[in-house]
Formats: sequence, C-alpha cells, structure tokens
Amino acid sequence: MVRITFPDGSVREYENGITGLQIAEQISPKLAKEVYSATVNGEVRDLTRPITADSTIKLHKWDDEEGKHAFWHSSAHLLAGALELLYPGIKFGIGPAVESGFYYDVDPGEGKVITDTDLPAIESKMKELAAGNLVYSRKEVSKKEALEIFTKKGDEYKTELISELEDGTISLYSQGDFTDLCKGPHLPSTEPLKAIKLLSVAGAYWRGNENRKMLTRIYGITFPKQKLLDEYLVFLEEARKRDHRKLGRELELFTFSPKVGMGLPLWMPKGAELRQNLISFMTKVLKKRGYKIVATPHIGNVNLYKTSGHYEKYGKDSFQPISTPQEGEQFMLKPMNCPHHCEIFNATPHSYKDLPLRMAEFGTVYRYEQSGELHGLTRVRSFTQDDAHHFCRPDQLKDEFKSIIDLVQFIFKAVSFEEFTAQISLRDPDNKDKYIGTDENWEKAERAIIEAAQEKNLQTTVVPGEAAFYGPKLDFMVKDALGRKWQLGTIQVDYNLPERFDLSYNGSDNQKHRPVMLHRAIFGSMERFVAVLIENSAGKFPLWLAPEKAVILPISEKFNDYAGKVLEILNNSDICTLIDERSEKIGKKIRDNELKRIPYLLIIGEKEVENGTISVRKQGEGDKGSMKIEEFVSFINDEIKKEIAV
RNA sequence: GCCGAUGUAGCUCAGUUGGCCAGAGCAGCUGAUUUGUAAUCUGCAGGUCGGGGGUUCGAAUCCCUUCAUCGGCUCCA
Repeated sequence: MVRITFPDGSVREYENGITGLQIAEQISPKLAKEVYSATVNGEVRDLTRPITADSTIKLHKWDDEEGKHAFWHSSAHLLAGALELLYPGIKFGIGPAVESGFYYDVDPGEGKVITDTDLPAIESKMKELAAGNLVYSRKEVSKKEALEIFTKKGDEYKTELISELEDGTISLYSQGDFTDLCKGPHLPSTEPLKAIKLLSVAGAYWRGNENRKMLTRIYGITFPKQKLLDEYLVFLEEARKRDHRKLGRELELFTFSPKVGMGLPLWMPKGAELRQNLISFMTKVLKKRGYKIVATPHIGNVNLYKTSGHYEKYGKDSFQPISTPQEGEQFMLKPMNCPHHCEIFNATPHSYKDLPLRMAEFGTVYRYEQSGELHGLTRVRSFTQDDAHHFCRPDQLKDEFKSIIDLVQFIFKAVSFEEFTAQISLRDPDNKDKYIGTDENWEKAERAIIEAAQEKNLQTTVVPGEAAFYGPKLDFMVKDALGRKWQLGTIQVDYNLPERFDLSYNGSDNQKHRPVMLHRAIFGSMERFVAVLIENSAGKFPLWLAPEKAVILPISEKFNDYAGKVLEILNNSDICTLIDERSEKIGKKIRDNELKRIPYLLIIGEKEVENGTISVRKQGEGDKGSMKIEEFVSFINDEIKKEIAV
C-alpha cells in the first residue's frame, strides 16, 4: 500500500502502483475526465504513471497551468502526428506548449513548404486522429537506443537534442503511429482534445540561432470544449479591432511614410495632442517631485559613446556615425540620453547635500532595429523616452527607489492601469564575473530594491540572472483590458556610467565620492505607451487625454451662429472643441462623431438657442440632458480634475 | 537580417483559366434638402493595379528583381 497525501492535507491509502488517473476515478468519474496531469512529490507527471511510494499528489485540471500545459503539449504531439502522415519524411524540431496554445517547429524537407493555406487540411487530420481516442504511452530508453531510433528516422534535429541529454533520463511518447522524444507529461489519451484550431505558420530559426536553419513553425491552440475555442476566437477578433496600427490610422493619430523611412513614426495633429497631454501631465508631476527638466541634442560626438561603452557594445548594429567636413570628426544619433545627462552632471560641482539630483528629459533616441522587428508604434527606430536619471549617494538608493515606485504607482493609476506586476532582476549568483561593480555594491543595490518593493507593498517576482551587466533592475508590467501584459516602466541601477564618466560629489569628509545612477522610465517611450493606451481603451481615451474633448452638432444650419458662439466659449475655456457644420441629419452627425470617439457630443437646436443651453450626449452612453454652457465648462473641468488628481 | 504570406482609389474590398476604356461601398468634392439623438438624396472626381524589368499580339493576372506591410524567429526534447 502507498499513502497518498492530498493538497487539503487528507491522507488515503491505495494499492502500490496505482495511477493518478485511478485515484481521480475513485474520487469521481467526472473528475477523472477533467484531470490532465498530476504533480507527484513536486514533480509534474503523467496521470498514467504508477505511484510506488508514499506521495503527495495534486491533480491538475484545465484551470491549472500544469493542466493546460499537458493539454497543449499533447496537442503539439497530435499536430506532429498529423504532419507525419501528411508530409512523409518531415523532420521535427521542438514542439512545446506556450502561454496560449502550442507550436511545432518542423522541416518539411528540401523544396517543400507549408503555408497557411495548408492549415485546414492539417487541422482536419488532427481532428480525425483525436477522434480515434489515441492513447499517449511513455517509454524510457537508453541514450544509445534513442539515438538509434531517431538516426534511423533521419530526424537530425532530434538526434542533436538527444546527444545533449544525460543517459538514463530519456523518454519517448507515442500516440498512434507517431513517436516523439519528449520529457512529458501528457494526457492519458487524445479524448479531451475536442476543439482544435491551427492559427498561423511562421519561420523560426532552429534553436533561435540565426546562423542555423530556418524551420517552419506551426502555431495552434486546443480546448476541451468548443465553447472555449469560440470564446478565444472572439478574443482574438477583439484584439484585432483594438490593434493600435488600425486605430491609429482611423483616428488619425500617427502614420508612417516610406519616404521618411520605415519605423519612423509621424505624429499627426490628434496624436501629437494626445502625446502632449501625457507629457504636460508627466512634467507637472515630475516638477512636484523634485525633478529638474533638461534638454539635450539628438546627436553626440562618437567619443561620447566610446566613453560610455555603448559604441563598443552596440556601435556595429546601430545607425552609423555621421561624418562632418572636419577630418576624423564623427557624430552619432543618440541611442540613449544618459551620456548627455552625465555631462550635465559633470558641468557643475556637487556636494553630498545636493543629492539626489533627478534629471528628466523627454528625449528622442534612435536605434537601428532590424527591419523585421519593426511593429507599429511598439517597435520603432525613433522614439521618445520619458527618461530620467537619479544621481544619488549609495545611502540614498533605497529611498530613491521607493520614490520611483511611488511615482510609477501614481502614474499608472492616473492612466487607469490598475493592475500591474513587477519583476526584480538580480545578477546570476553563479556567474558574478559577467557583471561590473563591486560585490558590496551589488548586494547593497539588490537589497535596496527588494526592501523598497516590500515597503511599497509591491507584488514582485524575483528573477536571478536577468540583471543588466551594469546593475540590477525592476520592471513593471501592466495588464490591459483584454488581460494582455505589456512591459512599460523600468528602474535600473547603474554603477558603470558614473565610473566611465568619472562622476563625483564632495562628501561631508571633503573627499570625492562616486554617485550611484538610476535610470528610469515610466511610460517607457511615448510611442509604446500610446500604443498600449490605444489598445487598452480601444481608442476611447479618458477625457483628459482625448485630443478633442467635444464636438458641437447643430441640428440645422440655422443654428450655426449660436454653435459658433458656443465653440468660442469652450475653446477659450481650454476645452478643445470642434463643430460639425455639414448639412447632414443629426443622426448622421452623431454616428460619425461617435465613431471618431469624441467624448462629448453637444447638440444644438431651437430649444438650446432659446434657453442658452446645449444638449449633452456622452460618447457610448447617450443623451445626458441639457446644460448651460458655463455649467458644461465646469462639468468637464471637474471630470478632468477627478481623472488626474495631481 | 531570415522564413512564409500579402500589396488594386484616402479606407475596406471585387476583379473568373492573361482578353472590351479596372469595379463597388465608405470617405472627399457638387447640388438639393434644413433636418432633434448612431447612415437623406443627386451628380462628380479619384487608381502608371507598390516600384523596376521581362515573357506575350495582349499582363492587375505569369516570371525575375526591388520596396513596403503582416505573422513569426529557444516560454529548450
């Protein structure tokens, strides 16, 4: 007998060799149908593997990550099985479960291609196979055997993987006639794979290495119920509707021109207004929090970047230096603002009493992204960071961190990203040589971040090994209205630049000391942030951000005079308002302006002229009744004040 | 950069196996209408079919090349 301990602490005895699936069946047949994998003594395993010792067990259903993982991983094998039938001689790379769904990387063979038009046929084959309720069976083999099997098959990618594995740990999984090298775990059978959808095909380098062969990656997703798949497809559709590239064009926020250059965003008037609203707001907040605004040029002497180290590290892959008529003189488009800021710091002597010094700039930087990496506003070659650098004493590090966390929380709240997570990236404890700076400083900095996060009640995950070579960092990820995660703000400790630029301040001992530098951005970049805002709000911006706050819709041209007066009052009250004087019917005007996502529609007809009022209609909500003009002005101002209580 | 797909009017899309002056809706401009809470009617204009080269009697359609866009490019068997 074996003693099995359940997550709730209860203990039951079972026959030696019982499986997770059998345990589930004994609890209830319904449960047995809903479980996909089990964690036994901390190890995620197949449900069908016998348990031969006293163990703790947790059964995983769809709602658990582990359950989904097994579900999708098994789906990837099903995809591979279907591909092997349809494309004899196809070779397999890897086929893991991912955050939503799974993929398989395959090599269809010389001269053969798989395109998205082939997906429906592959999908049907998968459905056909799944309907056969194929059992996933596990077999452990020696390294030698595994190599033989896959060498015989001609699967060079698999043999490469196997050759890197330890002998004695190799397992194979089969369903139907298809066998794959796999660690598992898998579902007991294909029975739960009810809803199957192949989503896209893409190229992917073998092992992510651009010097190696490009394989064909097929993405798919599966669900235990058709309804869940339908919901997922609706979600994808909704995401497509919110695509900032589509909305950016429709709402006339920004554009790109091949004549200007790819990846170089052009802000149109409305987009620029939105961007400016963000910048004004942020500037006001920064000034209140002791930041000094600076401004620096878009280029810098190449020697500046040799000093900073950026030239050596990124020089080859960036925009190339600009030569001048002066022999040997070269400038670079600035890829970051920090070197310029360091020189501002160096321009004046500093006492320990002056620190921390917080230097902020909406600095436009230029980075040469590979053409295939460009994507709307989120991946561009020119962008404006809401950049700032804190120059502080080592003993101020933690307080500075806290002040920035506080600022991030404040700003995210103002732009209604209520839900966000944070990640602390520390250095790899086994590989300390990669990093610059003393052990003592690193420990101090890492401790400062962790404590600051704790003291600000910030929910964080800590990831060792993810730090930059020059210091640990804290990144913020917001969750948008569709539950998607976006990385925005970041705070990074830097011991490198103060050294390279020989920054110093006079301490109370009248000796020179090295300040610590913090890089930080909250929006990240204006481009990226606006993209996230658009996708989060579907273009329905909060009032304070909306480039146009209201539009006046006269019922007929007879009321244009009065409309003009209202327009003047509102615009003089700093409420950016337009007027729709077309000789269209009111229904049409309402529709068109609703589609433009203008927050308030002000309807004016005979009644309004007589009473000196306007009829207010809120976008998406409908008629709000009539108001005096001054009433509306204070109504709008109140709403904006409520939105951004600085 | 690489793999695959796509590129027709400002936007969304038609355009059969290569064959009459390349079409539609929306947007734009005309004119009429003067309208009360999500689409009034009329007319007009708008395109070197991404650019270049080729095959052909003939190319939006086939081939080559180039540019741009889209999906991706280790969440390790």
